[in-house]
Parts: sequence; C-alpha cells; structure tokens
Amino acid sequence: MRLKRTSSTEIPETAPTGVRDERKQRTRKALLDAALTLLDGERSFSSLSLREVAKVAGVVPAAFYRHFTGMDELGMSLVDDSFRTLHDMMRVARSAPLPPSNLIARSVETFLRYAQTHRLHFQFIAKERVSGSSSVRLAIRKELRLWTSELAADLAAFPKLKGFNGDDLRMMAGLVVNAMMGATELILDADLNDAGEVGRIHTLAQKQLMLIFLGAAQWKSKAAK
Amino acid sequence: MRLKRTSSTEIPETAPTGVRDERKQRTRKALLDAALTLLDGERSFSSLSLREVAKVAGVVPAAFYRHFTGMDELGMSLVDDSFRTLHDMMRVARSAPLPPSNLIARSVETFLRYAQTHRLHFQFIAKERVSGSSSVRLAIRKELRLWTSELAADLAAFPKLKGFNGDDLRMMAGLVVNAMMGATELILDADLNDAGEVGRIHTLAQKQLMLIFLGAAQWKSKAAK
DNA sequence: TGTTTCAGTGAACGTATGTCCACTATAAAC
DNA sequence: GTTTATAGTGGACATACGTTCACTGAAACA
Repeated sequence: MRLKRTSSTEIPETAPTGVRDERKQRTRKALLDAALTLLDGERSFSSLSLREVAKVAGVVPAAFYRHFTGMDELGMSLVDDSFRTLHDMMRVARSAPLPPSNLIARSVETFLRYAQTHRLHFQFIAKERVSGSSSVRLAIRKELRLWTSELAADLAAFPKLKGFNGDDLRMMAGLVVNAMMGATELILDADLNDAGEVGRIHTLAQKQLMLIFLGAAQWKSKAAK
Repeated sequence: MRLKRTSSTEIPETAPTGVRDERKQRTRKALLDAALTLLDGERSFSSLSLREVAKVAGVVPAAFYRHFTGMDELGMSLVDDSFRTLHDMMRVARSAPLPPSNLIARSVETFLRYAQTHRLHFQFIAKERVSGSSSVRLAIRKELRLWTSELAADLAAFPKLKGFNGDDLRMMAGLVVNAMMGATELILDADLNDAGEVGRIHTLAQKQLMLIFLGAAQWKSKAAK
C-alpha cells in the first residue's frame, strides 16, 4: 500500500518512491503531527476539528481528504503509529541483555524515559484509551490487550513465576500495565524540568512493581484449567 | 448554598424551599443529567456543546446561563456530584461490619456493583480524569489523590501492614486505586447482561487485589523517613 | 391588592464547522 | 513533447456553535 511504484520492467536506482509520493507522505505526516501537537495539553482528540488540523499542518481543509476520509481514519493512523513506537521500545528492551540485578528499577527507568521522549504518542494512547470515539478507543484497547499478553509471555520466563497459569500471568501483567500507565500519566503531566518530581514518580513506579513481584512470588495458582 | 429560604421569622411547614427554587433546582439537575447522558457511550465532555446539553435538558440555550457560566462550571459540578457518589459509597462501606474473611472479595464485589449502579458518575470520573479540560481534570486528580490518601489511612489499620510508613501506604493505595479504576473501565464497557463477562472482571480484580496484599505482607519499609 | 424578582423564551449576531466543487500546477507515463 | 493523473487550492454551501438581548409569565413579596 506504500511502495507500489515502478510499473513493469525497470528498477529505479535511487528514488524508489518518486518525488510525488514523497511529497504526499510528507503532508500526510504533517497532518498527523498537527493532530498530535494540538492534542498536547488540554485538548482531547474528539474535540479537534478537521479544519484546525489542516490549518496547523499548513494545508487547506479540502486537502485533508486526499489522505484520510475523516478525523476518525486519522485517529486510527495515530493508534498505529503510537503503538509502533511502543513496540519498538519493547523490541529494543528484549534484545538488550539487562542483568537480573535491579531489573525492575532499570525497566521502569527505561520505560518512563522512553515515554518522556515519545511524549505525544504516549499521551495519545493514555487519553484516547478511555475517552475517544468508539473505533479509536476499541483499537487502543485491543493493542493494549495484545501488549498485556506479550508481557505475560515475557513474565512466564521468570523462575519465580513457575506456578502461574496463563490467566494468572495475564492478571499479573494487567497489574503491571495499569501501574505503568498510571506512572506514565503522572510523568506526562509533570514538569519535565523538575528533576525531583520526575524522580519521585520513578521511585513510586519502581516500588509498585517490586510489590507486585513480591506478591507474585507468593502466589499459588489455584487450578491449571 | 441550598436551603436558604425562610427569610426571617416564620418556619413554613411543608415547603422549605419554595416552589420557585424547587423548579430551578429541577432544571439544573436536568442540565447535569443531560450532560451525563450525552457522555455515555462515545462522547467526551470536551466534545459536548452547550446547545446540545440544553436541548437534551429540554431548555433553550440561553437558559443554560441561569445555572452555569459555561460548560466548564457544569463540568466542575459533575466532578462534585460524582465524588459525592463515591464518598457515599466509602462511608457506607466503612460503617458496615464486613468480616475479615473474604474481605477483599466482598470489597471488590461492593465497589464494582456500586460502579455499575452509578455508571454515569463513574464513567465521567474515569474519562475526564485523563482527558478533560485543565480545571476539570485537575479537580478530578485532586479528589482521586484525596481518596488514595483516605484509602491509605484505612489500610494502616491492617495488622499485616504494620511495617509501612506513610509514603509506602500511599504507594500501595495507589496500586489498589489503579487496579480498581482499571476494573471499573472494563465494567463500564462490558455488556451488563453478560453475567459471564461481568463475573470474569470481578474475579480478575479480586485476584489482582489479593496479589497486591500478598506482596504487601512481604514488604519491608526501607526507612521511616 | 399591586409590585418586584427572575427562570425560561425566541430571535438575532458573528464565527467555525464538515463537505463539495471546479480549478491549477506539476510529476509521471506514454 | 504530449497526455494523463493527482496533491493541493480557493471559494461556496448549509449547518451548528457561543453569546447577547429584550421579552414574558408566574411565584415571591409587601
């Protein structure tokens, strides 16, 4: 759906997507960025108008329709992009060694720092998870459920969690996800220059995860089925 | 701020608030209810218009201003009402005996059932906590922080949690609040007639709280200060 | 009783919205 | 070099919005 140039025989050497497509993708990104920017601070996605998104993107309202059928479709694209950001983080995290010592503290650190760097995407997820239009909200919930399952699979590798069945792993993963989303919301609202506040949020999240893992170590699954 | 009738000497026997005030309070409530109703399902508060709230309330737009200076003030009233609902629940819960056996399961049961009954208020809190206008969002956060502190105070009474200092109690209470808010969001989205789904959410929340308490029983506060 | 107060009305305003259309300019295809 | 496809323009439209204002009718008051 993206690189369908080069109709038949020849393979272009340097510009696989043509000047035209490149320009198109650029204003498409401008529209997405405009929405994310407007979303920062007070606003919620459902309160954004097509016109103001177009204006911030530096484009006339009618041009919007060359890229999306409406705000809802743009919202779905933001869901895709935001979760790509999140999955990229997870992929990097999984490929890194990360010694067991201080594993929790380091993971929290990594996650929250990433959330700060990709503030707009994480803010979009946090906000629209609960408040957005049906399609956007459901898409986010689906992705979040998926992420929870992946996390559950990661948790299964821990020796201490041997007694857990699938349901209980997901239960625990949900607890972790909730705690991390809560910390993310705090971080997103925090004054980024206030190192003390940021540090306190990090410590809080670390303690919460430790408590969860402490509880998990004591947990006995009731039944395998 | 409510029953300031009966100007000087006489005490009216049957109508303490006059016919007029009663009517006024009725349309005020109609406006609040209209907003809550519109908020159910897709919409977010910031996407509601003054005009449609007035229309659903069965009143002309201009009449809105007899009760609120604008949508923001109405939003603040909704915050007040919603948290009054929540505090009422907590007051009832605290005054009830609730034997230690199955305490967690019973508490979860009570809470989620209450959330279902007062669905619109809980939905408002859950949504606008993260997405609303600055004033509304901050008011909700403040109330939620207060509620977390109250819960922390309640937790301090448990014998198993003797080793906890104030910060750690709030940390644990935050975990509990996050878990319960998460379960609330699931309940609010669930098909209320699907007993299986509702039951699964209850079980999930119960397990999560149990795991938190299990972890707490192992917790050792690092320092009192 | 006559007078005052005020919640709710109906119409008007200027502005912002979503959507459509004929158009222009230019890269791509022939 | 000519033709075709299309991203972006500019203007128009019907509709919805927040806010204002003079008004009405009935409850409250004296």
